[in-house]
Amino acid sequence: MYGIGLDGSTEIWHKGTWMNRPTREKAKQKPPAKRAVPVPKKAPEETRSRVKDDARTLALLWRRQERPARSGLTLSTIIQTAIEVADREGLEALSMRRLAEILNVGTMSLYTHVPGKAELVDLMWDASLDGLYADPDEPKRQPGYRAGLEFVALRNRALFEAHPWLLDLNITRPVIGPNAAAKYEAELRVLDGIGLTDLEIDAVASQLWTHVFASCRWAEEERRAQQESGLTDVEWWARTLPLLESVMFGDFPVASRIGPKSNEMRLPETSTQHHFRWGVEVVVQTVASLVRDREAQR
Amino acid sequence: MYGIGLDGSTEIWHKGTWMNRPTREKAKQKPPAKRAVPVPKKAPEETRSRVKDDARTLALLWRRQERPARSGLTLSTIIQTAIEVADREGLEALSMRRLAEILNVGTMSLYTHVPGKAELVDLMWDASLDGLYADPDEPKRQPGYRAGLEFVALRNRALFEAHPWLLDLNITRPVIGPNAAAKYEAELRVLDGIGLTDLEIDAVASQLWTHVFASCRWAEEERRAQQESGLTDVEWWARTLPLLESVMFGDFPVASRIGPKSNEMRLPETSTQHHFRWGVEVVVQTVASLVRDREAQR
DNA sequence: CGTCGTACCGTACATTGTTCCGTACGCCGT
DNA sequence: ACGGCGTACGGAACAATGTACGGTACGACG
Repeated sequence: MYGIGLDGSTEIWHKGTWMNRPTREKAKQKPPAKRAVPVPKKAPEETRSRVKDDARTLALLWRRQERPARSGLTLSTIIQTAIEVADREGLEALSMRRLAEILNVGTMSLYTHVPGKAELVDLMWDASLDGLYADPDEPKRQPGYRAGLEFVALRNRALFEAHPWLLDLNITRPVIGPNAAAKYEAELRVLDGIGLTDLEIDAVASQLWTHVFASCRWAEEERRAQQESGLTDVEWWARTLPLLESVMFGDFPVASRIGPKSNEMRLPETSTQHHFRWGVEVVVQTVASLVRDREAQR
Repeated sequence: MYGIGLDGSTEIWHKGTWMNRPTREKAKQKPPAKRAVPVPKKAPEETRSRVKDDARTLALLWRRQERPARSGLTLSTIIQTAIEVADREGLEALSMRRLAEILNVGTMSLYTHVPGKAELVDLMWDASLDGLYADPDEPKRQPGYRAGLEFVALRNRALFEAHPWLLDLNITRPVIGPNAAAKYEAELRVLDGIGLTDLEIDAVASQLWTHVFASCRWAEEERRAQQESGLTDVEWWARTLPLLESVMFGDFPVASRIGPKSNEMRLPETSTQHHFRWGVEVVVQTVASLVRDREAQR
């Protein structure tokens, strides 16, 4: 079953080999072998979208170690390179062809190592979490759950800033890899043993995640819009508002009072920074009130 | 400038015309006109991704009324049909070709009415909000801000249940259309005048939105996974857990205690229902505590 | 030194959004 | 009634995508 439980061989690959491989430019100029018989067309009904194979992905996620294959390809290097591309140019710039080109490999060679693009992204998600926390107790070591939660929030924000493409992922029920598991464990431990029920722990953790995700996504959206239009948020509103008013019918008194105001600069914090801190504070307060209730009950 | 401020003509189109149009089946069999000269290839550098034109979209969003064009096409019918397809088969099943086919029109005819697919989706977003609230005061009419916020949350959830594709949208800074503006206004009014600052109103409203979105997205993800695999969440875990344990290394005591438990059924509520109510409650409590603080200050 | 598994990868294909441009419909002025 | 013209329509082509198929050749092992 998909090679779960790899043999765990400790053999070390002899370094240097793949660096001597000829560049793929030449291989491309090789005269192509003609196909003798034209391939019959497949009924389009059969081309239904491939379904992700969680079991296979699971095996790849928890792979123990690997030895480069003929071309020097490694699942890890594929994933790392993919992450680099996504970091640099965004998720939509990451195509299998482009990735293969960078790795100096034929496009279809990737498919020997990865079932498909969707699975590759799953693997990228888990890989991007590598080293998020030094150990599963790092957040818990902060003085008190408030500091712990703030620590978690900040680390997650840093994660999104390092890998903005994560915000395009809509991570909800991901396949669980080693790093995701470690992250989850570390973040739950902050809340463990302070008087919350298990269900409450889960709810608080997921709420914190949701908030940080939304907040960072908002910030990233703003960053992209700014880069695209060359306008800051405030400038954009200044330009759009007259346009909007010229076209709008109906009255929106409250919205037009609050909308622009919420987008003004709140020195020394920007709007997004404020939003981030506000949500974290709400989570902290929620926990505080839960803890208080428990203590009063005793 | 893009026809902002339409003339507002009241002329009514003579009904019946477009219904007599021949079906496009025939038109397709018409012998194609050969292109005289082969089109020279364009440099791929020039094929940069089209950037959304907000001003144009704004004009389309706030269009006042419209008269069907030659083929009977109307921006509104395009949008409505697109929404129907997305409701029925999901956003990824919605392609310009498919949409045109359903509308019995050539694919490119759509581009006379809509700048591109991205803008169409923007228009769909706003159109889907039509009638979300009977009027901008409907939420505020509920007895108290708690009931008001719960009302808003439930309406938003109903929205996502009617149009699950909205959950794939990652709506952050959308172009503001009439229905989105009305929604925003109605939801802000619930919080207006109960003692919160404008910044707090905005923060609370956006937090409620974020939560409902995340919660509904979670539920939808689960629904899709279930439909795809034929397994309920509980069954999926029952099948995956042994697989996971067989492959996992390292210890995750807290996660393995809480993870599966959070996914067990909490009768009579399902896990997602519980999560939804929990987050709404947090928002309500936050507002309550803010209001209390204000009253104590006075 | 053969042989066989498998990594590699060229080719092809379906499908996507969109550009380009020719066509023809139908409103408006004469 | 008619002619002109703006504009809605839409066919063909294109670049780009993920990936199915199947041929090739590398290299480990007998």
